[in-house]
Amino acid sequence: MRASAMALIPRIIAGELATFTHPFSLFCSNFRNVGYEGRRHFSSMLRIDFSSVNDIQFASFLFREMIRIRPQPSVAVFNKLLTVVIKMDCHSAALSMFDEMRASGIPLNEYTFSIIIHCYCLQNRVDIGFAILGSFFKLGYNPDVATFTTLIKGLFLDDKAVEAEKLFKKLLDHKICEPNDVMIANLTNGLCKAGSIRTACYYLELLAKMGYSANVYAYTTVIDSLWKGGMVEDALWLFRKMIVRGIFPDVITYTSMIHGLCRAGRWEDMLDLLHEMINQKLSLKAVNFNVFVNILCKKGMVKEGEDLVEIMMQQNVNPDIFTCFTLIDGYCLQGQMDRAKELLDSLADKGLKPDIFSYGSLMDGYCKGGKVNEAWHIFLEVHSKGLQHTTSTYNIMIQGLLREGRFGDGWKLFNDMEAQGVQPDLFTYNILLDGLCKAHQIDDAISLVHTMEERGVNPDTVTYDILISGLCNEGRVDLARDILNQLPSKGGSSSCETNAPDKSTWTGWSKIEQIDDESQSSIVCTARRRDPSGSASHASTQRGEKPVREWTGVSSRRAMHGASDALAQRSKRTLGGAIQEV
DNA sequence: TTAGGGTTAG
Repeated sequence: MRASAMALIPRIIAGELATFTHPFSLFCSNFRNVGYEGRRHFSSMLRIDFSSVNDIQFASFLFREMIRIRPQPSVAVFNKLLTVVIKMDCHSAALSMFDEMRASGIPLNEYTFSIIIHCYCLQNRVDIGFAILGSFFKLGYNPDVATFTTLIKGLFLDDKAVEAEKLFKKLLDHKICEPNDVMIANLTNGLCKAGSIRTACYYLELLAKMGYSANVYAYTTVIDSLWKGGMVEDALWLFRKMIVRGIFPDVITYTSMIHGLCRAGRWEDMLDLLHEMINQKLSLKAVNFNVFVNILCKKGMVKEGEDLVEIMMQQNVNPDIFTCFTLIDGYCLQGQMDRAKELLDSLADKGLKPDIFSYGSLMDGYCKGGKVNEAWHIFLEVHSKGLQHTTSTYNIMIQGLLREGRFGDGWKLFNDMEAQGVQPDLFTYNILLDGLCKAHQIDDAISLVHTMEERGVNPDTVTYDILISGLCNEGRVDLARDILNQLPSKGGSSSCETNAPDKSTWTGWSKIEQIDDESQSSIVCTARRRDPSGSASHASTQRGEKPVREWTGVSSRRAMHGASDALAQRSKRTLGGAIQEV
């Protein structure tokens, strides 16, 4: 049965190739019950092309059949299959197929060579790509804009941005080929990714003046890179410029630009552009709004976040679980626990299933507000909701208990966590370490650091911050100093991978070396990293926007607006001048 | 060939 069905395939392929003018379209009605390893079933009406071939075994099977059948499919069909195989990231398989095609005497064309150049570029072997380009000329083919685009892309992929730009310039200067929008988009994308945002802008302007039109992809890439590089004003300038040039922003361009304005704290501009996007009647989803709601809530502007949710609902865009999570977290950050709980409880009415992140956020809100029993109640509720606890939810709850001085309960929960097979992470150990230090169990704290190392969890700056402060508080200054002295060697050792702070990252270091033993304690305790964003791994910390819960008595709002102002100031050093010079 | 999402540690 299988053998006879398989025998049908060549006839189908050959027959359909003869019937259809489009060589890449195979009408495979008889693929039904072909029984390819019992896994392939095609609807009788299914019109497939190679893009629906998504596993390498089937692709290889088709390739072998194409090699075997007579009349043989055209090279265009082989090219199409090669492209599909490369898209599956099976580069070696594609190169083997190419070898077999050559060995079988299939007449290759320039597209085959371009596809293979592309394949080598994806393997970071742009050098071989150029070698093939040599054969290209020998065979009398003229590489087209697509081939050169592939090579430019290959150079960028291989971190050869300078060479990529040189090649582009050569093509332009010597009029070897006319750049099209795809080539320009690849050039600007590569330049931006390599950090040469100004150069990307330069080419956008130059090419526009030369009459070469860039597309929305190119403009969006540069706009996105500009604001992410702190140049929001330039991003806005380019955004307006593209419209003047008749290239209209799509939903991606709008969301990127609005995001930039949001990050820069330019709320009025952000709202203007948001309304402009809405008026464009683009197809918007919750995700297109969520990012802005998230930023507003994180900045403590929950009311504005709510307004934004209102706007999205007016557009018939329903909030999703992430929208709700964002608001819940925003309420928690402000200590509005009743509102947070109310929203969480109303999710089902909105047709949304609460997730573990929302519960985690709520628990944390309760813990930080000193309502550990409420948090514990939520913690217990999680299982009944069909959700599983994660390392993070355990961490939140353990920290809540330890901070209340409920050390026994905290450790009991840690044991439960391990018993449940939930892996402790760096957060867990730092929380436990802090608990031990606060409980004056400093020797246990030292042991815990060894334990975590043994378990493959590398201590970080937070770990040492806690431990050294703990030691100083207990009067164990010598040991604190010893540990601090060991940090540089740890950080630089390849055998011990750790992101521990090194000497230069501690502002307290030079002072510690100068002071006498009696006064060390207080000074060592003030040692902090010089650059708080330098080695932080948390995304919001990296942006210097880590929110501070209201009840800590520290307002982060002012600091954050300060950061926005700084960003705005930076953006005033505009690129406009450079752009207009072209 | 363009963007965008999550809770926790000092």
